[in-house]
Amino acid sequence: MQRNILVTSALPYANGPIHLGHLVEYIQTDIWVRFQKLRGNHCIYVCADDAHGTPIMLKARELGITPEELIERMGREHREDFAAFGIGFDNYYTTHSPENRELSELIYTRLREAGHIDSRTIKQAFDPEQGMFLPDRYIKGDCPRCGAAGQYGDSCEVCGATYTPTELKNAVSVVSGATPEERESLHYFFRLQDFETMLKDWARGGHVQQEVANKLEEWFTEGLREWDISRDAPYFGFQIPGTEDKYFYVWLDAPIGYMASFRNWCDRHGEDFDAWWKADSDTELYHFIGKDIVYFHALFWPAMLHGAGFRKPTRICAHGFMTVDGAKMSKSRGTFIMARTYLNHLDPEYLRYYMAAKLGSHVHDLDLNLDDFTQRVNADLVGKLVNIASRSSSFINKRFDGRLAAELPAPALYRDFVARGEQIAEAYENREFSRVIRDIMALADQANQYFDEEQPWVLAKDARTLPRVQAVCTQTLNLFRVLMVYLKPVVPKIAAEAEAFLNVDAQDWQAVQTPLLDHTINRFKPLATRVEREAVDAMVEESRETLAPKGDAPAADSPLADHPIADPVDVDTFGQIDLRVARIEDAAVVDGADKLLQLTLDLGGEKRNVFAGLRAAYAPEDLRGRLTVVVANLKPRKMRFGVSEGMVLAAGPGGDALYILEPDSGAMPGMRIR
RNA sequence: GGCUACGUAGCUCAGUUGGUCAGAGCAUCGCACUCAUAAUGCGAGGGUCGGUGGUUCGAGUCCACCCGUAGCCA
Repeated sequence: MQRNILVTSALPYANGPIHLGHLVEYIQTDIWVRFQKLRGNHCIYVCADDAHGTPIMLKARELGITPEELIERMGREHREDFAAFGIGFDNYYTTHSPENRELSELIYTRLREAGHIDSRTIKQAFDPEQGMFLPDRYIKGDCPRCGAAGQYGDSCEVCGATYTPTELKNAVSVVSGATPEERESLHYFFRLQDFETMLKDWARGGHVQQEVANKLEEWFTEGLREWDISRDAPYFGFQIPGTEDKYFYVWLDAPIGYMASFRNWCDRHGEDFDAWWKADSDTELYHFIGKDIVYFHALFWPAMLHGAGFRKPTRICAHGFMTVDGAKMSKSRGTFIMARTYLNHLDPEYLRYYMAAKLGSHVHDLDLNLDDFTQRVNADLVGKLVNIASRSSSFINKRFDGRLAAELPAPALYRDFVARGEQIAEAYENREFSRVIRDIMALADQANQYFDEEQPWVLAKDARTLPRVQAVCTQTLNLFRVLMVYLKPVVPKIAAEAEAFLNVDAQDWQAVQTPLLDHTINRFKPLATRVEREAVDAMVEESRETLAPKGDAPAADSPLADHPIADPVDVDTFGQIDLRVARIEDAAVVDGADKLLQLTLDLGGEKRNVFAGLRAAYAPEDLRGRLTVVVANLKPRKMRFGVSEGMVLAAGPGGDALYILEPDSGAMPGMRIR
């Protein structure tokens, strides 16, 4: 039976570009959506730019344009980035839309009429110069508890204290620098506590992951409180009906933006919006979100929907954040990588594959390990998978004019591959993508094993066994075809190229039931090329450059420009490196190596053989007899010319611009340097 | 500070309800092969499953505490 599934990803905020952290969510969602479509379900994927709020208003002001111009510009960039990564939205809209205004007013009005909206006067910080109320994050001052300077209006990053902005000492407005005043203002509140019973039932009903449910229980225990949903003018957003100068808080109309984007799609495709959103709808609604916005999606959102007479989400799928090389993304390390920067250096399908290989259904963070990324993509995608087609198609193309045999020599093996599809589909459905990848790669291993056992390259040497070659390669290419169908949600572009190579129409999940026989394929072109580590490094380098702080950037000709000071290490870490004074007893050129010199070092009794890349900078006779500094406990490294048992320290960019270190007179070979 | 997760081979990760669960891939080393984008196949080494106690006939698997990491605290 065909399922009707509406899927959303969280709305990216329209004040900055998409980065790799965002993409964890969109790639994850897109894979799931593509899988559902491949299985024949009626699945619609919508999203939008989150366009309202104080930051948008201020950013537009800073750029000297209107908020509308800003969100138009950002929206266009976001669409381009998402498209480049193959994110197949059915509709990508904006929360600043007539549909969203209408739905926000409708939901608000229904909630108010049902008695779920309160209003009362609150005190809030006000910027007299700008004539605006200030969100907590727009006030800075000294922490009232520990006195740390430059802390935000809600909490101290130094001592962890939480407080109200009025408690802050020496407070200033971040917008104007003026001293904030305290003023009163009428605010509107959504009575979340009215929905406690409903929310508890819902949260315990399997609509969220276990760890999210735990978190919700904690919040239930603390007690649900009303939620301030209004903001004062000036504010970029929707005016609250029945008020003169009050606006909906951006977080009220943001999730409604899911509905609005879908409404916009329905209107253009003749779909019945109400059938999907009425309280007793039998369609499914999936929200993919980051773990930081669980509160909004698992409490406010179902409560708002319920209170306004709409259906609630089928499932909230929360995911963790992305780290790079085990640490939070960092601008100084060059690991705060924008989508655009990634695209300048690497194929987006690789990131899709890598993320899929590490994504599960839990809320865990996902680490982008750059070495692992390079190796994984090369080993799995290129070495294992694409290689299956490459090695088998060469025979079919050269010997059989691209023609596949009329039957499979190992039908049982093929049936086995098809049968494994159900297990893979189940993993996809449960969003266990890492399991999907593991299973597919295990099958890829089997395909390579089959090919190796059959040894078609041997059979091809004898005319009598030549037909067997065609049969074996037909079998192998059919196994490859099955794998590409299974992998299609993850790497749609490679899958499409594989379909072109196999000379078939777009395959759905069912297509694998029938093998491809007595059929002519096209000439094989590389479907994926290896990742060069240099490209990864260049991407990191570009991320570092574009985001280096402008004010204290080192002069362009300073070595710091190319190699910024590394992250701090503690003294213990430094202590692990054993630096010693060494005498260069002998130095010699190495045959066959144009960069290396072979040095014989005396470390005060112990002799070391070291290869150093100094040939362009020093002649051997310049070095003999001199003292220098060597890393004495570096693990010996086997090189083509012998084993290198240490590293001589030198400064400079390389080539002939290298300068070895030399201790002051008095130092003796073997002395420890610290 | 409170809470929620996580901490398993060099790296990235699997390990359902406690009993062949000490695993996979990559990396490393050896052998084979040469059809293939130096890709593939076979084999080997490598972990006291963060630490310390406890429950149990038996614990990565349950409990307590500690250490470390990430996040949330509306």
